[in-house]
This record gives sequence, C-alpha cells and structure tokens, in this order.
Amino acid sequence: MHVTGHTRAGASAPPDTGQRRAASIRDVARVAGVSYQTVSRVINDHPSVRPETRDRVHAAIAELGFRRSATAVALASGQVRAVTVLTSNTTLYGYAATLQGVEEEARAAGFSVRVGVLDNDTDSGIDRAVAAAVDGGGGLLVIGYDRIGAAALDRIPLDVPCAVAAENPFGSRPPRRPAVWTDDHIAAREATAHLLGLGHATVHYVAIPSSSPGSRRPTPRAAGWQEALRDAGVPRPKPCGKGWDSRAGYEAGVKLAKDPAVTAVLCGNDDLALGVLRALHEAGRSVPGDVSVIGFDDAPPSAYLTPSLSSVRMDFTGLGRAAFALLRQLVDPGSGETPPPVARPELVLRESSGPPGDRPSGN
Amino acid sequence: MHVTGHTRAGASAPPDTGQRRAASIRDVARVAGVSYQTVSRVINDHPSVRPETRDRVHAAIAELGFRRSATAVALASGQVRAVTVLTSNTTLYGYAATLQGVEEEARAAGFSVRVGVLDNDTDSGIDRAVAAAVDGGGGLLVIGYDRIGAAALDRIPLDVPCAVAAENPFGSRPPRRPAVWTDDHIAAREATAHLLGLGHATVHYVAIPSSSPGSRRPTPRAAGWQEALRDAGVPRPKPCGKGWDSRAGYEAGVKLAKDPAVTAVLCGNDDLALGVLRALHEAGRSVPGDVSVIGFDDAPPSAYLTPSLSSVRMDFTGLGRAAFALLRQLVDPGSGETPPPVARPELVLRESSGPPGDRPSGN
DNA sequence: CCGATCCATGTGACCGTTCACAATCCTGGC
DNA sequence: GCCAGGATTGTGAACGGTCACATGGATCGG
Repeated sequence: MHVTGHTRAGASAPPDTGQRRAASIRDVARVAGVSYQTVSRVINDHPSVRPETRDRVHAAIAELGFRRSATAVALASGQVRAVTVLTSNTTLYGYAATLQGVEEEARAAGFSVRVGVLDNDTDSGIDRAVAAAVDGGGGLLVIGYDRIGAAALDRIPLDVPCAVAAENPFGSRPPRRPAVWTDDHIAAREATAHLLGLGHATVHYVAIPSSSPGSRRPTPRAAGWQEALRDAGVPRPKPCGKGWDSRAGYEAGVKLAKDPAVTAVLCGNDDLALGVLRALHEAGRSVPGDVSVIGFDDAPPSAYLTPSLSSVRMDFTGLGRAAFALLRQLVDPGSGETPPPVARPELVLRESSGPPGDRPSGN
Repeated sequence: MHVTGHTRAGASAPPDTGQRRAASIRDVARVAGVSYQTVSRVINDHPSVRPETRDRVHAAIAELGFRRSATAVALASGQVRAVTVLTSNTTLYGYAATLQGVEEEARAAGFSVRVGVLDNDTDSGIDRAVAAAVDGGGGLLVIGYDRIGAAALDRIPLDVPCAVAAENPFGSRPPRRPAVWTDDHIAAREATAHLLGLGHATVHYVAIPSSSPGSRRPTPRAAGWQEALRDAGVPRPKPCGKGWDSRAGYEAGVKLAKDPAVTAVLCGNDDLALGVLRALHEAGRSVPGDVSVIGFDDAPPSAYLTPSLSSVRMDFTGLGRAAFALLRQLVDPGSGETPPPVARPELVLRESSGPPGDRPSGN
C-alpha cells in the first residue's frame, strides 16, 4: 500500500440534542398568546404593535430560541436576498479582493453571498456552474476579467438579474449588463508614459490573457500601453505572455531577457511581474539598472519584493462593493443607494523602475 | 471639488421582458396535461412515470423554460443543501485555496457555497457575521486558522451543523466540532530539523498569530519548531512576529537582521517570509549565504521569488474538500462518502535555504 | 352621541415544492 | 372471469413565512 494522502479528522459530534424541529412563528405565537401574524409584525418591526405585546412576543422568541427561516421568507416574499459571485479563481489577488468587497457591501445590505467557481474551461463546465448559480435564485455578479468569466456572462439567461465587474469595455460592443470597471486603460497608458518619460526607448508588455474568445481584442491594459507608445511615436513591440501566473511571467521574461534592447517592461499583473523579475535576475540583468519593471494591481506583497515592485494600484475591493450596489439597484430599484466610489488606479513607484542605464555607482 | 474616486458604470439593462412570474410545476402540469405531482416525479427522476408522459412533461418544461425553485425545495424538504464558509479573509492564499476546495467538492454534491467574511475583529462584528451565516440555514464550515475564526466557532449554537478546517488541535482540548487539519506540526519540525541538519546553530521563527485568544498557546507550527530545537538540544530563541502579512514579516526581519547570530529563519507563512527576505536584503545580509529562510504554505509565486523560497507545501484545496465532506456526513449521514485525501505537507527546497556560511564563490 | 379613523390584532390564502396516501389502470395467475 | 398487486397518476396537507383584508376597540370632531 502506498501513500494515499493524509487526513486527520477528529470527530466529536455534539451529544445530539434530539434534533427537534426549530420553532416557527406559530410556536412563538402560541407561547406568547397572540396570533402568528402578530409575531410576524414583531420580527419585522411593524409599528402598530402594543409595546406590552411586543415584549411578550420577544420573551417567547427568546424562550424558544426562535430564528426566522430565511428560506420561508424568500419563498413567501418572492425575493431571495442573495447574490452569487461567479469567478474563475478565488486565489488570484484581484478576484479575491473583489469578492471580499462584494461580501462587505452585501452583508451590510442583509444579502448573503454565494460563490460559484468557474473552474472548468469547457463549455459544459461553464454551463453547469452558471446553471447552479441561476437555480440558486437571487442576482448574479460575474467577475469577468477573463475569458471564462466573459463566456459565463453570455450563458446567463437575460431574465436573471446580473451585473459585472470587468475590464473597461472600451471600444467593444457595450456590455449587455450593468457593469463597473476602473480605468486600467488610462492607468496603463500613464504607466507606459511614465517609463517613456524616464527615457526608455520603448516599453515592452507582458499581457494578461484577453477576455474575448479569440484573444483578438486587446485588453484595456494592452490598449492603453499601445496608445502611449503610439502617442510617443516610439517602436511598438509585440505583447508577449500567455497566462496569469508567475510561471507565465517567467517564461515571457526569459525571452525578453535575451533581447538587450529591452529596457522597460510593463506587466499585466504583479504575479507576471514577479516571474519577469525572476527571469531577468537569472539572465544577469539588473532591475532597475538594466531593465525597469512595472506591475499591475499592487497586490500587498509587491511592496516587499526585492526589488520592491512599482505597480498600478487597483481598488478591487471598491470595485466589488460598487458591483454589488449596481446589482442591488437592479433587484430592488427602491433602495436608491448610490454605488460607493471606486478609487482611481494609481501608479505606485518603487524600486523596480527608473531611468534606463541607471546602474548603481558601484558598477 | 477634489477627487472623490472614479467609477464608470455603463448600464444597458435588458429590454425588460415584462418580468412575468417564473413558471411553476403547476404551470408545467397544465401544459403537459398531467398533475403537478407527476411533474415533480419527472424532475426528481422517479422511476414510475410512463416514458411517454415523461417526454410530454419534458417538452412542457422546455417550452415554459421552467426552473425548479431551490427555495421552495428547501422549504418543503426541510434541507437547505448549502454550506456557509466563515473566514476572516479571502485574500490570503491559504484561505482562498481552502475556499476553492470547498466549492469544488460542494458543487459536485449539488450544494451551494456561501461566504461570510469575519472582517471585524470585535465580538459584535463576529456575532453579526455568525448570526447571518446561521440564519441562512444549511451547514457551516469555519476556517479556523486564526483567532477570529476560532472565536466565531465558539459562537455557533451547538444545534447548527458545523465542521472546521483548522490547525492541528494538538495538545489542546479536542474541538467540539468535527475538524480536518494537516500536520503542520510535524512539517514545521521537519523543516526545522532540516535546517539544523544543514549545520545551523539554531533556527529562529517568525510566527503567525495564534488562534487562541490570549495567544498563550503556540500554534502547531511554532510547537513543531520548538520541538525540533529541543530534540536537537540547541538554544531556543523566542519566536517573533505579530501578524500575517509581509509587513509583519518585514518588521520581524528588521530585528532578526541586526543579530549576526541569526543564520536560519523559519516563517509561519510565505508572506511573512517575503517580508523577512526584504529586511535581510536591506540589512545587507545575503540569502542563503548569511541567512537561510524557509516559508510555509508554498503559495504559487514563492517559487519565482529571488531567491526562490524554500517552503512547506500545504494542500489547502484538499483540506477544503475534506472539510466539506466532513460536514456533508454531518448533514446527511446517508451519503457515506469517505472524505477525499489530503496531501501531507511537504518541504520544498529552493534557493533560500542552505548550509550556514555558504557564500557564493565570488565573495 | 354618532360615524369616521386610526390602532391593534386576527383570519385566510398563497409562495412552489415535497410527502403521505388514495385512486385508477393494467397485467398475470388460477 | 376474478382478484392480487405493481405501475401510474392524482389529491390534500404540510413547510414557515408574507400579504391582503377583516375585525374590534379606542379616539375624536361635530
């Protein structure tokens, strides 16, 4: 017998308290000596209940340990008070932070948050996840930064309320759904312009995958980068990179490192930048001395890398909050809260970027 | 007017298809010319329905675009088929990966996954989150790696089914709930022993916060580290560190870097290790030449750090899967699936660790 | 002192499904 | 040809709330 893995699971179940059915409002009503409707009024803070009656009901509630069944409320009222966040990955910083923002705002509004992971790149996998999410009822929130998210979006029936946190839909067909985004496009342009301003002949780009199927449409980040190059009238190298993670960044970096003309690299996210940094280091090219690197997203650890990574800070949490607010307006327009503000992307300069050829004095 | 933030929200709501109430099984029954109960049988794959009838019902379902209401099912059947994952943070790698594992397993079992973030360290904040989770119905899955998770655990009524993914409860009161864990304790001991075996006089430890309130009980990781030191009969320095993130690691690292006797550092997670690496670098101490650093968790980017980080790989996804399976058994014992295996922690050696004083030849 | 109102409470129906049981049809054995 | 019994199908009553309306009493202006 070979190693099959290793789980320790201590089980010490509670002494099984009989599992009696939970108390309903009718039980409470009986104990309090009122009708079930009065109980309903009390738990809904309806004004016209005599204080004395209210107290009696509250006492009964406490005595029986009554908890209102969210399921029953949903069925009777016809509203589900839940959002399902569809995402392709909870592990990447941007996605996780967006999810956290949604949760914050949702809980404040009394909504529960469900998560559906689009872990399977096949159509049927996406379909299954979407179906599960739709069946759950309530609204959907799609994190559509990537291809899988965008594909899922197309599979959601139009009568299901749904909002999107996505890339800037810049230049493409307008989304069929309410959407929030921040201006990565402009941010990428600014970051690129910054590098050019420092004196770099041009800026290379390690791309995150496009969210459109054939990957023909560039992401807003790629577009912003290109725009800056064009505006400056400098050579426009081909973007590279095929993936989201450090490994993809590393592979792209290996190629870039071989070209001595490369002195500045913008990356589609910080994980990619990390891989690029690594590849440059292995090739013996110093950062920022030989090559400047700027990332995107400003994940918390980036500030502590060596060299610390210049990056474009994105307010994913705010984006998540705004996305929820948008969906909320869709679901009940009465709750006219204005979406919370999303911070504009901000270029955070650290050690990994600087003027070209700026080698430390000791060299 | 100053910058208040920046949101672009394009709203292009669908042409509002009348929002007619969704079809129910009674509607389907009418169209198919059968009773609602027959429809119920069809959607539940009950054997005794004539094939012809079944086809007719299926046709009606397709025609009306019928979708079974999960809410109504939950109410009528009394079972909620949902898990709520309570976690303090979705952004840290270990938590996010655990969540993802839960989701995988849950979706396979037809459960939906809810997320509750314990974002507020106050008792009332925790209480609110727990109450929201409990009210939602279904089981609870607490990610109890930290103090907040552990505190939440104590506030869940005993009649709510609940399982835990937590630290090895090693040496403390057994958990009141079914729990899964991996042997970080042993893994920490092995990592420490490895460093000692390399010739280091002792190993310092940058701790993750304890999950017990007064932080008096060491985490399994800390305990394993101490044990290895004791077994080897070497000096046992005080653990340092007060936090989970790179910043905390950096602060601890600054202190450690001042002490020339420090040649080996074990860190409670990779983020901490990243901060330590940074601090050592700033202090001019090379890694692994002057100091060896080993992290914990083996987050994906760690392999691409410079120097690449030795770390203890943890199977968080597997842990999440197993935790769900455990909860499932609690909720309906009939579904006797054995929990999926969890991979044992594994020490992954990379550049950041080595024998003491092993400076590159060029120096 | 009476009807109009408002306040406090109760009653019945319903949300969309499942469960328990009854009813009907059909088949086969004797 | 009759009856047991399985296969099919239907009916009524939950599940735990909300909603719309009805009821009874108190308040109040004229």
